[in-house]
Amino acid sequence: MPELPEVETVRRILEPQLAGRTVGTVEVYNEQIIAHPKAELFMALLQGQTIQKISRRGKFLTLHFESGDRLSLHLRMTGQLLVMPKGEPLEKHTHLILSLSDSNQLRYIDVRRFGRFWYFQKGETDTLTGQDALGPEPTDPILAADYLKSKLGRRKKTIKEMLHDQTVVAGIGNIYSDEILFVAGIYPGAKCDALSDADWERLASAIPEVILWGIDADQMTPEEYLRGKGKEYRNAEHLRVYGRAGQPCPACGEALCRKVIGGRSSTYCPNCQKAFPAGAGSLQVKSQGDNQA
DNA sequence: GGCCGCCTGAGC
DNA sequence: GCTCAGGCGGCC
Repeated sequence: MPELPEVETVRRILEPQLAGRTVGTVEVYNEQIIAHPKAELFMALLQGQTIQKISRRGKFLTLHFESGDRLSLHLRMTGQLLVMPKGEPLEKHTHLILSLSDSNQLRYIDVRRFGRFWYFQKGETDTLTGQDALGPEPTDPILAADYLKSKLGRRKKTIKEMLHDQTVVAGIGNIYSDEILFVAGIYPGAKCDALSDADWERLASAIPEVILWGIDADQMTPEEYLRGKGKEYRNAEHLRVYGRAGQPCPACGEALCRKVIGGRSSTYCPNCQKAFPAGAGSLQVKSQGDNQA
């Protein structure tokens, strides 16, 4: 379900509810969500661990224990993480419950069961959030135009697809790639090797701007979070283009278009995000074999 | 590059 | 009944 801003919202809500608590019994109702190690060992290792803090890297959350062990997870499409009192009725599709020392429970609910948990013991290499697995955070100063250009400038894939590559930038998914490209004024189907220096500049500044804006717009109280069962976020109504095909562009009023790009539904403004911007004509010269008018 | 699998549910 | 969904890995 969530992208970086939503995962950060979950982290901020849960940290004060989890820090300092010790894990008691561990109940796994569906072993397929446990990616590492085997469910039996996973449960045994987890029991008795005291939670120090929760961090986020890209779309991954990590519970850090005082022992030095860590529990990392990814919510994928429909994962929900909730802290609630032991007596509350179980939501359908609850797959994991950790009882906490304050008589609350940390519950993992996931309709589609795409989400995954990994437990790493102290000293064990984290294969998920290491440097070769995840690129910089969107707010990392390294993410300037020259970084993007040197990393992507020769690629023939679309810029939208490359923004989804977690090794390039961590945390961007289908909503925020559309939002970022709208703010940057770049057509989502533009090939990376056709982007100009000015495009890379606007993209570099749009990435942190839009992500920070998303985190800010997501802010909510723990009560609101629980009421929305951890799946309703506040920013949806503020998104500029995502899910708004047919509606007027917030900048120019033209109807927003929807198109499948890189296999993902994409929404953009045909006027503000031109597929062939003026001045890019020389980039459209095709070799003879391509001309099949 | 595109397609499929993994899953269930919402909306049409 | 069909299509689609905010993710990601794998396959050809």
